[in-house]
Amino acid sequence: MAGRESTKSQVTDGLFSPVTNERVSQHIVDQIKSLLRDGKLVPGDRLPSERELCERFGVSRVTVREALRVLEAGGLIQIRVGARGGAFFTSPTAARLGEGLADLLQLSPLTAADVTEARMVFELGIIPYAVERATAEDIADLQVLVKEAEQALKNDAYTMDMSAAFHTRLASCTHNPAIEMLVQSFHGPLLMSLNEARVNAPLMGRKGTTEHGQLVKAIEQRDVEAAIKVMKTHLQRTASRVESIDE
Amino acid sequence: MAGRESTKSQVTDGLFSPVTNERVSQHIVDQIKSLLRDGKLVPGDRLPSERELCERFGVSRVTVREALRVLEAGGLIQIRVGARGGAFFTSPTAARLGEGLADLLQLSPLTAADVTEARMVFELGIIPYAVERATAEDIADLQVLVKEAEQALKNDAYTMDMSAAFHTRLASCTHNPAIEMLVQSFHGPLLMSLNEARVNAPLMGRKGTTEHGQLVKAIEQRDVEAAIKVMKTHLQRTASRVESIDE
DNA sequence: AGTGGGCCAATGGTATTACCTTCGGGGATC
DNA sequence: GATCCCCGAAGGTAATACCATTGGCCCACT
Repeated sequence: MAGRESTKSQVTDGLFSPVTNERVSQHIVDQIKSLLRDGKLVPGDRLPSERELCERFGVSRVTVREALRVLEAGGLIQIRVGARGGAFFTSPTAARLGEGLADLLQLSPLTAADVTEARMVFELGIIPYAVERATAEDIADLQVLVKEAEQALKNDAYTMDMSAAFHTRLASCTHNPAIEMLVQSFHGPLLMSLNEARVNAPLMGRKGTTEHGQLVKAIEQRDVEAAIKVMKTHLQRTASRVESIDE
Repeated sequence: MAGRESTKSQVTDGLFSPVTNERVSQHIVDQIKSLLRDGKLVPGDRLPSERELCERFGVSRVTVREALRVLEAGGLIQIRVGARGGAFFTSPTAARLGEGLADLLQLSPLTAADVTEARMVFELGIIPYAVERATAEDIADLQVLVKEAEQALKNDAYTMDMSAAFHTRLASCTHNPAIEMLVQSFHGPLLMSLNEARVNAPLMGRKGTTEHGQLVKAIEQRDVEAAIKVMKTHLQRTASRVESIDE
């Protein structure tokens, strides 16, 4: 749209604003978004019905529906059908975020090596916090996860999910929701689809699980150095494996 | 259309799977998404017109449009109107990602302190990579940014944007697009709206800019230790400031 | 009187149709 | 030959109708 007025750069140049070309549905999206931002509505609240929104905004139902689709795709609302249905504000989840992240990352010019490196930075960086803040419950949970992984290994039922679950739980030991969300976003869909599809490691499980166990032990003893060391070798093996199939 | 003939689903009760409740538009979204994932279509390609898609999918135009809205909201396509208009695949940008991230983070129960801590983990973690890989051009660019910031300080025109630009450029010194995208996502919208709105630091600029300069120098000399130290104090000041207004 | 089944209204989902706006290109006009 | 206008393609919006889902209410039957 910026290009349009350059063709007719006449006397009016600079006098008029480019007369908003924005879509009507986008206006609605913006309005509702700002409602959320300003806390006028809290998670769980219900928006008026589509038909009522039509009247309020003075637009057709199609337009309202398009706005709702955008909001829904952004994970800001959840739509339920039926008698007590409607659009409900939903507190955003890391899973939502991860989904969008996965789509974008899959299509962007990122190599598996790039992603692994970024992951390494982050997961190594959080170790000190995790070690410092892990509660007894956190540690117990981690131990359970390791145990389960060992069981699964014996039964040949080990999956990447189990590794992801461990790393995610580890992140939650920082007791920082922002960190949790990021790690979850990384691990959930992204590495799942990006790695699993291409590598599907055969002998990843055993060594990885062993290292997970060592890591838990280090955390239990509040030994930052050891924890970092274990995590580093753990991630580095993933990195080198990824690198070998780099495109 | 799928729903209409379900009026006669009587005797078959229980024999069939729970008949997918999925929205028709969602099916279309999935189909197009998988086209992208499989590389059947590359960025820049144009989808058939809405009316043509209606025929192909055997649905109404409204449905197609809803699907396109979702894809557009996800940053996967861009829609242009007019004669040679239509839906074009677009390679996703970090800005897009950041936008979605910002929306979600703003509404999630994250405190500014949480976010700052996460940022600290990441931005500290990338220092070694940045120091190791920064090219002469990278360093020159950083120096320019510092110079500009100093100028702006004199003219009282210093904004948070300039700080963000520096940190983003610094991240690009890692020459890892994944890291770039993440830092950008953090800095762009999130901290902008989350911090700027609430703190709007008055004297942030001077010390910050000085530290930026020191950081560039450390990178120039490939001194990881020094760089980390500078960055740590730099971020820590932000952190303590944020903490004081913590909710 | 209590309980269960059927009807109804509210609400989202989809289809159809019509019209407007935007924009590019080609043909008519000067 | 240059300019201008009109047409067609494509998205944007509106209006309407109908289907599907769901929860509650009411009535009938026990």
